[in-house]
Formats: sequence, C-alpha cells, structure tokens
Amino acid sequence: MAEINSNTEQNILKAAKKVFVEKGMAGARMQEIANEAGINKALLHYYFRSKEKLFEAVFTEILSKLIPNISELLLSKLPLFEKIEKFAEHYIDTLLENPSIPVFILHELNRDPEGIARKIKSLGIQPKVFINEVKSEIEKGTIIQIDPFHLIVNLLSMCIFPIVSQPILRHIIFEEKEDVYLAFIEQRKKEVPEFIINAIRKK
Amino acid sequence: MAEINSNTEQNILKAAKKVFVEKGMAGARMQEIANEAGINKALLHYYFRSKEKLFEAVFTEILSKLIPNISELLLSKLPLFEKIEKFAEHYIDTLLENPSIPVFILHELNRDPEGIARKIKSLGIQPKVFINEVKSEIEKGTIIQIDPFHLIVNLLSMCIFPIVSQPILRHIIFEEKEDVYLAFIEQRKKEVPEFIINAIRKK
DNA sequence: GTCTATATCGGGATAGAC
DNA sequence: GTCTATCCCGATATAGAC
Repeated sequence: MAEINSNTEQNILKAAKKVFVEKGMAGARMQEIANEAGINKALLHYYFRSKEKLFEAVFTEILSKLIPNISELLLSKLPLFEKIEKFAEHYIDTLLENPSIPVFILHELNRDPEGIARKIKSLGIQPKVFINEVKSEIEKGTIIQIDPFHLIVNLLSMCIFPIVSQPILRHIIFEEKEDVYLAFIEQRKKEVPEFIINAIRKK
Repeated sequence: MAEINSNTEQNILKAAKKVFVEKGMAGARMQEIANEAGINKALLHYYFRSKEKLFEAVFTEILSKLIPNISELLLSKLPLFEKIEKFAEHYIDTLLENPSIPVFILHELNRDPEGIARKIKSLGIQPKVFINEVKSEIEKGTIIQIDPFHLIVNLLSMCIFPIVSQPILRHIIFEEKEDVYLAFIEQRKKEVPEFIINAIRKK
C-alpha cells in the first residue's frame, strides 16, 4: 500500500490537469499535454490507455481535492458567524489558486450530465450539519427566518462567481488592471461575510 | 435596409446556437449543426465560410441580446430597492430560458480571453448611473456604507450562479427532483432582493 | 519505460452537378 | 440555393525498435 506513483505518471496528470482545465475535454490536445509534460504522445497512451481515461483520472482527482475542502469547513465546530467568515476566506483563497476550475467543471457537466454528476455525488457531501446549525440559530432568535439552502447558495455564489467571471469583470469593470481586480477580490474575503451577517443577524 | 435574412440562414443560426452553447466551440460538430437545422454540411459553409465565422455570428448574437437586457434595467428610473427587486426577477427569468449560456460564455472566455473580451467590451456597458445612485443613497443615509461594485457583483452572483450550477445543485441538494429545484429558483426571485436589502438597509 | 514511425479515422472544407 | 462526393489535415491511437 501507499505505493508511490511513478514520477512520469504524476507529471502527466499535472500537465493534463492544466490543459484540460484550460481547454476542456474537447478542446484539449494530447500533443499539448505531452509537450507540457515534457514527454512523448505515445507515453500518454502507455500510462492511460486513452484520452477519455486520462480525462477521467484528472477530473476525479480535481473533484476529490475540491469537495472535501468544502465539507470540512461546513462541518467544523465553529459558531455559525465564524464559520461563514472562515469559509469565505479559505474558499476564495482556494479558488484564486485555480480560478478556471469551477467553469471547467460546469462546462463538462453540460457535456455529460449523467456521468459527471454521478462522480460528484459519489463523493458524498453532507450539508445536514450546517443546515441544522442554521435552524438552531433561528430558534435561538440570533438570526432571521431564512431557508438554510438559500443561505448556503448565497454564500457559495458570492464566493465563486466573482472568481469565475474574472475575465469579464477585469475587462468591463476594472479596465484590465489586474492588481485592482485582485485587490477587489481580496476585499471580498471580509466583505462577503459582513454582507451575509448583516442580512441575517437579528437586530 | 431592414433586409429580411433568409429563412435558411436563421435556421442555421438557431441550430448553431443550440449546439455551440451545449458543446462549446471545440466540442461542436458541423455535422450536428447541419442535422439540427435539417440541412447539409456544405450549406453551412455556403452561408458562413467556416466554423469559426459561424461561431462568431452566434456568439455576437447571444451577447447583443443578453447585455442590453442587463444595462436597461440598471439604467431605469426606478428607486434603488425596486430596481434590485425587478432586476432579480427579470434576470432570473431570462437565465431560466437559457441556463447554459453563462457557462458557455465563461468557458469560451477562457479559451480566447483577448478576442471574446473585446467583443463584450464593444457592447458598452455603463455601470456609472447605478453606481452614482448607490452613492447617493449612502449619502442620504438610507443604506449602509458599501462599495457599489461589491453590491453589483453580489447581486449578479446570487442571480446567475444558482442557475449555472443547476446540474450540481439538482444532484447534490435536490436529489434529481426537477420540480423542487425549480421551486427553489422561483423563490429566489423574492429571496435574493430581500436578502440584499436586509444587508444594506440602514435600520 | 520511452522513443519514432505509422495506421486510422473523424471532421472541416471544397468541387461540381443540379 | 442545395445537394453528393471528395479532399485533406489534424488528432487519437497503435506497432515496434531501443
């Protein structure tokens, strides 16, 4: 067990991840992945029989790193407001490292709703704990009546969407100024939780 | 002027739109577009010289219908809170008709940031009016201090993201129940403005 | 395990008849 | 304007030497 996967295999996966995420399954070229990995096309097929198989491997790896990240924070023992603060901060950071991943996932989901969705589901996300926590805060009267699902979706939306629409925001609003855009996203780590807590806190 | 474009040309555009939005530029097949339009591959090239040109036509059409829709509402004369309410309602409706379009745009933007972004910019979005309106409400003391950009981005995020992540939400949260998901989105037309106004109204 | 060379096929594009 | 037939390139995949 704990067998160390060969260096080449890891190189390939890393290169494939980059190219697939950028270009999508259909737009990616095996040649480009080979170049990126500094090896030969034939070797790709030696390690992963086909493009399809290589894609599966990449996609599964991406999901299995991303999803637990979400779950972990939602399940942690922090009080609700702090949880929201920590979540926004960590999640925006994670997304900044791989800003193209959400669009990649959503795009591929469009292509193959069946297969991909099954993969996601098999990772077993558990929103129950968080939902109960929200309900209990409502009963305690610390926050207003709100459907926990809307709260989660609002939180996720405000964290994820500004990152995935980076190209549009950069061009339309920030006129190409990369640093201004990044400062804006940086602010959002505080701004989003504040906004949410303002919206739900009972005064 | 006001020349009526041939029926065939319109059929092609409609078919191409469907296939391109679903599969993306790279994943789309000219054959599939031809089938969808009930015509022959060669005819596609007769009307639009190449796949690239056809794609351009489709993309431009999509943008020119979507963007003015946004601008119009943001520029209207309604008071701020009503504007937010109307915007959420109309925008969510628009998205429900074409839920795949935002991801399509974002995906293609990843592929060709230069070209696509130029197209978007050339449509001339004007957020100035809305921004000034927010600033004036802050001065009047009706809403809290908030950067208008964050407000716009929050509003757009909460409208757009839940629709584009429909496949994920449906599978993870709503366990395939299409109608439950749709009811949820329907609620959001009221929920989102309420949430936002709660967050910014001075009490 | 890694390479070069090649088979095979799918898909965009064109030619030319009607 | 619309079709059938065909060209031709690019991309996946395989064979086989090292």
